[in-house]
Amino acid sequence: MADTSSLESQAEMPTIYEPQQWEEKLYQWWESMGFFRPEQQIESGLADPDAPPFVISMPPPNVTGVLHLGHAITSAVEDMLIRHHRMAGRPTLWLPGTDHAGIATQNVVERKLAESGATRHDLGRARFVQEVWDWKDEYHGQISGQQRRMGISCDWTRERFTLDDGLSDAVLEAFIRLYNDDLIYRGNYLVNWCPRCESAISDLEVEHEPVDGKLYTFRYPLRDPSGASSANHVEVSTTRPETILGDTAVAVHPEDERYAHLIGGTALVPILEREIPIIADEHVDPQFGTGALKVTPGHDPNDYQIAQRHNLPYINITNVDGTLNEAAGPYAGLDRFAAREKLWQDMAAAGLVVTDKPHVHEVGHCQRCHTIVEPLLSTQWFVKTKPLAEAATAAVRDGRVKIVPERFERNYYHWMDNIRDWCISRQLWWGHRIPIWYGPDGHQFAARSESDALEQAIEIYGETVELEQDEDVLDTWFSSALWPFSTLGWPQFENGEATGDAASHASDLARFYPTTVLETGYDIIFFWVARMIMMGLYFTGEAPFKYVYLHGLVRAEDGRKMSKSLGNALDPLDLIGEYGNDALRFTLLTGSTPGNDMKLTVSRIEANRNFANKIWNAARFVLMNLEADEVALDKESGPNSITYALPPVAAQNLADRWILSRLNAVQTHVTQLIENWQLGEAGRQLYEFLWSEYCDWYIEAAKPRLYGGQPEEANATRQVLAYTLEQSLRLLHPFMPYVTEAIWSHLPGVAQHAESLMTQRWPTAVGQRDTQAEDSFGRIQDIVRAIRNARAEYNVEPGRRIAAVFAGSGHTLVHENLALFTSLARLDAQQVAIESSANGSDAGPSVQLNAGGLTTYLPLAGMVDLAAEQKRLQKELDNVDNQINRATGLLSNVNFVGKAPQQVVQRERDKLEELESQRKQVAASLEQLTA
RNA sequence: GGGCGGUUAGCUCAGCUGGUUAGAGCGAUUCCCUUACAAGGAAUAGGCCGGCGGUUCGAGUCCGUCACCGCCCACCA
Repeated sequence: MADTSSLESQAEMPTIYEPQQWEEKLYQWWESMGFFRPEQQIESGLADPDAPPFVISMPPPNVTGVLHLGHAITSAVEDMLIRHHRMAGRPTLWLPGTDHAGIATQNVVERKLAESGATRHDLGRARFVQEVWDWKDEYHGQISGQQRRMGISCDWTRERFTLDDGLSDAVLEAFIRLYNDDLIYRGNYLVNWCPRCESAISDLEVEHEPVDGKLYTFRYPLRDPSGASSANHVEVSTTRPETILGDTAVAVHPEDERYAHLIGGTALVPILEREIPIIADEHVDPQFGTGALKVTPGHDPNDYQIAQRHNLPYINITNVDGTLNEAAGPYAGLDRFAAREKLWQDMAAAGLVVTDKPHVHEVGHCQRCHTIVEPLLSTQWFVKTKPLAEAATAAVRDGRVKIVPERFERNYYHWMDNIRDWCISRQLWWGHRIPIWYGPDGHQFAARSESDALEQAIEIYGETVELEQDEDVLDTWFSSALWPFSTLGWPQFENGEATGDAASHASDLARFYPTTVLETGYDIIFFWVARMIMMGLYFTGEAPFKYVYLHGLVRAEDGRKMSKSLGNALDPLDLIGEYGNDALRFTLLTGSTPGNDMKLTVSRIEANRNFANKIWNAARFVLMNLEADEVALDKESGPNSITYALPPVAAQNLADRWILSRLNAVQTHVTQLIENWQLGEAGRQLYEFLWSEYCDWYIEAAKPRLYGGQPEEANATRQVLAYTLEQSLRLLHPFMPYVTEAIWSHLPGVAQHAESLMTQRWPTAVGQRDTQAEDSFGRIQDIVRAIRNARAEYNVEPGRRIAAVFAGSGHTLVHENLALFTSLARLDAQQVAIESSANGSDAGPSVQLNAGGLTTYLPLAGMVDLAAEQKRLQKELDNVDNQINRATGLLSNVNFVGKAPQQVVQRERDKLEELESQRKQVAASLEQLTA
């Protein structure tokens, strides 16, 4: 076996599980062993080379960012899925990487430069870009270090970066193909402009937020052809007075009688006194404001449309930095908001102002820097999205891509159906530069390099000419859209051949594409998921993944979005440091359902840390009772499945049969739940099983047999203890990889035969549910609980062993499991009597408990409060009567009996029978007590 | 203006295609340092499942509607 001596040195298990002692060491070991790589999985025999691979493209974090809880939940979910499928024997590939994150990264570096008073323009393009690369190199190590602390079992040998050579090549290829297919075009349109970033941004990058503004109403002066001066204006409202300077018309509704006489007339732009027409357009809402609309085609999308319909001129009054230009006349040079104030004052002086009332309206802000976005006419590059969107819609409609939870498919359709062309050019320096060169006459050459472009140019011009490359870079999401296939070797290995000294991963595209699951937060469906589907279909003919699993957003305890400025953000690395990786990820996995947000409460992380510690201590108990040379292994099951042998059924007692049946159930349920994407529920079931059944009951039930039983009994118990623990660790491993691996490395026998828990086979349910054992053990639990309850009620000292008489037809249960009862309920074995008749007690005043199908008498000498007991039993009787009435009513309802499924009716009959016998018991007890 | 989600115990949340008397964690109360674990154990209390109406033998679960909270999309000046 491999060198795990560093692990085995921790032979002694301390009483508390300390994640810090394990996490880094285990992670380094896992990674160094190659467990994260599909090749190793196949070589080791864990993965079936013929099984369909399970592949996830990791959403690449921003390379200069800091990981937050959104990354933590992404990591937790993806790692869970990967670990599960790896154990299940599919070759798994989880491909990691980072994103150059255009605007975000450039902003960060620009801010850094600003500290020393410099701008990117001071450095120039080449030096600035080099500065960003340096920054990237520094931060990349930080990010991947953080990712490793998240414990993600991804294949680092395949790590990619959106600006590395291969991916840049993919971007070139994609752009050029789309360009040649007329799906990319350049044009002068109204775009969203961020005056702070000094770049265009896409519709998606605009966030609308309500802003307290004003609705300004003013008089639009009219040129009156008749010369009359009485009604020489029309009132118009706006929220942005400065745009008046760019007006090219005043519009009214064609059927608005109030203004019919004005149509065809001329208005005068205030202050500038430029003449503009008065037109009629359906878009104007006569009910809103004054019913007359100023038209600013250069700075308003609606007005832009109106201008197109009426052939109006477009005037741009704004510079790239948000100041006004010479078209604004006397306001040139002022910032747009300063100009707004000044113009309004000037208009007031000119007697044109009517009112300015407070007005809350939705205003677009830049997603990255929160500056108010300005609609601006500018020449940009666009992707023609309609045809791409139609194909992408079809892929979801016909089920090639399934979105979990399904309701997000509606969102997706709605967006796709209303999609607008995607503005992909950015006036930045950090990113993939647009591969277009312009000839002297503006002719465009799409090329992979300048020399390619020059060759093309010679064909056109017949001679060598000077070409200039487009200055802009592409939207960072353009490269992200290619991620699932660009990272696997597209376009280099598009046709499958891996030639020459090609990378050893040459066949990745063929082997691992399309990927299996795309897992991410629902907030980037449009930014990323939708675009990957569009591009994947277009370039590879296949949807890039089969499933989209969307997790909810992690919110602060106050329900708000976590953010540094609000001071309510928790740092996942701090949480990992304090509570352990397992505790955090288990909390994230079990804290919500797909697509629903979660408020992360520290108390839950703490509870899950306690859970890790609980399992650790359960394992300590088991190991204390295992003597390595005595524990039999079941070696039949193969190298990745070696576990403890089970004792023959004849040697198993009721508790053994019960816990094995429960394990069987949990294995089945958890596997089904994972297959149905109910990851949280799967985790919760494991929690319940391990804590409430294995620890609280099975281990307690095992103690009397281990300490007081015959050697063969003790041995059988040890085997079941060990087997159940080992199998449970496998089931829990995807949810809590570290503590399970740490424990597993201590398991005598199995850990010597195999390297790691993470490369063990996912359990398949062995044998059958043992309903008889589950029922009997359930009765024991009921009786024990009833006795414990009575002890607590009567304040019996916890250590005191008490007498008990069991009576009733089910007494063989007690007979066969006497040691269990005496141990679990602290009974005095010398003073336990079992009577077959129902009237078992003549030992004086007793507490009578009716549970588990028999009556238990506790002769608590001198302590029994007869009146209280009578009251308690009466209450119990009433309760049983209520239930009997309910069941009787149900069963006498012909509709129920006739229409409900047979098993439901039968269950009700069985229940009634049980209730009736219980009633007899309780009634008898009551009678006896009063007698 | 469209659309989506939520509303279940004091708090944070489960409850999958309708089928026992609705669950967990935290918190609360009482007791216990019992040789796996006090990051623990035993027990207890606490819920008209947001309101109203409907479908059904049967509704926390399905349908309609209303209320409140949150989110997404959207070109109302």
